[in-house]
Amino acid sequence: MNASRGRPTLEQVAARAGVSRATVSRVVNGSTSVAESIREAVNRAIGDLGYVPNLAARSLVTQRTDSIALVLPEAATRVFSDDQFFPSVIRGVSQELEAADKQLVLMLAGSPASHDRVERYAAARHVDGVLFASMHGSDPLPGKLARMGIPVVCSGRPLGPATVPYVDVDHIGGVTAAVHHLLALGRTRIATIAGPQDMVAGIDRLAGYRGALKDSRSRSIVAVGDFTRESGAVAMRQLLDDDPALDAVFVASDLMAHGALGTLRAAGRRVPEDVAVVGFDDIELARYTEPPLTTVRQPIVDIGREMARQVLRLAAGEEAEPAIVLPTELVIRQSA
Amino acid sequence: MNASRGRPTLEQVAARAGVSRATVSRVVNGSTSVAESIREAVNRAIGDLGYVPNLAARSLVTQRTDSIALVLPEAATRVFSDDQFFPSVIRGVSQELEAADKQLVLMLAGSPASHDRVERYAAARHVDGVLFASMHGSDPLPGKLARMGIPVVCSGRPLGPATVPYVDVDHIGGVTAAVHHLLALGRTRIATIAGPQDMVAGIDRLAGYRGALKDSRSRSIVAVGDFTRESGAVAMRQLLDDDPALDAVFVASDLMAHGALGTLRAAGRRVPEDVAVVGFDDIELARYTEPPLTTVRQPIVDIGREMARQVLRLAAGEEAEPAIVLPTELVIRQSA
DNA sequence: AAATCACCAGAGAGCGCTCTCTCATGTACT
DNA sequence: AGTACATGAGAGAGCGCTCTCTGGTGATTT
Repeated sequence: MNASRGRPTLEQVAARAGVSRATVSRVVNGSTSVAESIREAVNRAIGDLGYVPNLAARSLVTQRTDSIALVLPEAATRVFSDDQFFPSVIRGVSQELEAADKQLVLMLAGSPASHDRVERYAAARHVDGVLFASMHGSDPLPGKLARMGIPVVCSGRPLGPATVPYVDVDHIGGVTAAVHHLLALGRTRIATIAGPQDMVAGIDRLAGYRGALKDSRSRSIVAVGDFTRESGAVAMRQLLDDDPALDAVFVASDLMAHGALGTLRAAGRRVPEDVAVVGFDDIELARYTEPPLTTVRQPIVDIGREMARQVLRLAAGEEAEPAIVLPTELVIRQSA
Repeated sequence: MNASRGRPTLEQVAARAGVSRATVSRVVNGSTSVAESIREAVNRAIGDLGYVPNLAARSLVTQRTDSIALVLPEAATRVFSDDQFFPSVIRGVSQELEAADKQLVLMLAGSPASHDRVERYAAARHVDGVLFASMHGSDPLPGKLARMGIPVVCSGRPLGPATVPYVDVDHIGGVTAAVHHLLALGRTRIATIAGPQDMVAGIDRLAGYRGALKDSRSRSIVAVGDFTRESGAVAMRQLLDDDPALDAVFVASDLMAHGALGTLRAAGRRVPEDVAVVGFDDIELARYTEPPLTTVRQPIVDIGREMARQVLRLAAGEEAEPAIVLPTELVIRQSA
């Protein structure tokens, strides 16, 4: 570590190694056309001086920033609840980016003001790509940025025509497995607590429920929640009023299922004896509810990883898959 | 928006406005010594061209990056569990940084390799400051960076002498309130499930418990967990074996309390009739346990906000408070 | 032995911005 | 009327890096 003011520069390393700036640059960037002896001398000088490249200077000339923005809609119900969606996606993204030696710039876009901020920031190319997690499917921003030529990847299939690559899970498949499981258990009056119908996760899971029931004798009984516990509790109450004889319920999120479990208990129904319950998400809590929750697991960390991989590919000028759909899996515990 | 390749530069704005680059820079950076008419002309040109400053170029000369790193130890038990600590801190930090128009660079430092990465990144001044959340109190990295003159703020009082400013909550005060509440309820055999004793939160909460019991006739009964549900369940089992007659337990985290509640139920103890339970954290889940959990609320989002404020102050060359301790508050529900 | 070529290192021109100096203009004062 | 002084705008020098172009070397070819 040198004691002079400021970080050492390429120039200083070059001087110490007795070579030119360009050569040091080659070594730093791993160019092959540098003689072994010189490479060693340069590396020694780098070590002695504790040289670390100045990213701002590099960005200025390369037009790359080596960082990727992850945009989370702060307002979205799911993002800051304790269903772990948010931390899990971050973790997945972070793992992939770290492997590629890129930085993660996190932006919470709650207000319209911060929405603009994201747009300005990305449009000014301060990041090499943008990841949108769990936005409302109809948000125009991803498409807008993509049209400006900025690499963009979304989580969750967009509503309407998909203008940008996205990564999602197989909601329909998961729900179908859940409903079939309920059917196999001999349940005949299977209700559902659906998620908000302006989010793809809400829409698809309801569609999956309807589709799976279609080829059975069971009719559909639907209440809509917003993915929160509270709404699950309320919706369950309503379902019970609508059809006191229901014997199963597929709930579109574990948090809502947790709320529903409370309502069921309060109503004196035993789970799973009187009413079988299946959730969706397989959050940490699902193992610890009373009784432990049978649910559909979705690989959230993998969503993050795939998103990162895709955006990196785009940023490198390669093609990305227009859609990646990750598998879901029914996890059977005791509630059904 | 101009159609030429790349973003418009200061130069182009200057040409369009009929002034020099320097003047445009003055307008962009809000210097006062620009005549009103010229300022307007420049702003018009900026608008017409859709000019956005190139941050890399700016950083290169100002030596500022206008971004702050938030380092989270990926491995730490608490960070990725569903106790919401992690998202809440991020949210707080993000709010403050956004208000100051700074970027948030998130770094998960799980492995030793990524630990090094954080060091290199910060040492190279790629960020104006670093926030460490929930690190193990003895980690040398914060101190090391601080000694290099990099603005650093930690969450959680460091173990040993505090070498960097930190933000923490009043663990002792919260625990004291909790234990006094239990005492006021007439409980006489008050046990505790402590957190890991290599984390300040674990240490302080246990110390608080001991201190509060000291001036009562109740003796202390301790089991140690690691802040996870599982460990809470196990510790509760052990406590029950140690003293079958205990009538209350202060649990150092809500997640552990949740686990303990399960054990208590399995052991046939009623809560709060037989055993009163108080947790710590006031996570979302605490309202929904069976019964709802009496707990100590800590303002996690505010921790994030304060950390961000402090680091911004340091980065601006001002002094920061060496320690900020935020208040905690007993929230009485039904478990005690 | 001369010519060709591959290979590797250096020179130098910027990338887009800020900021210090310098200078021109207008205002106030003696 | 002449000098002093604000005030506001321009010129120009970098910030640290990459990358193209140029040139010098030694090995290979004819």
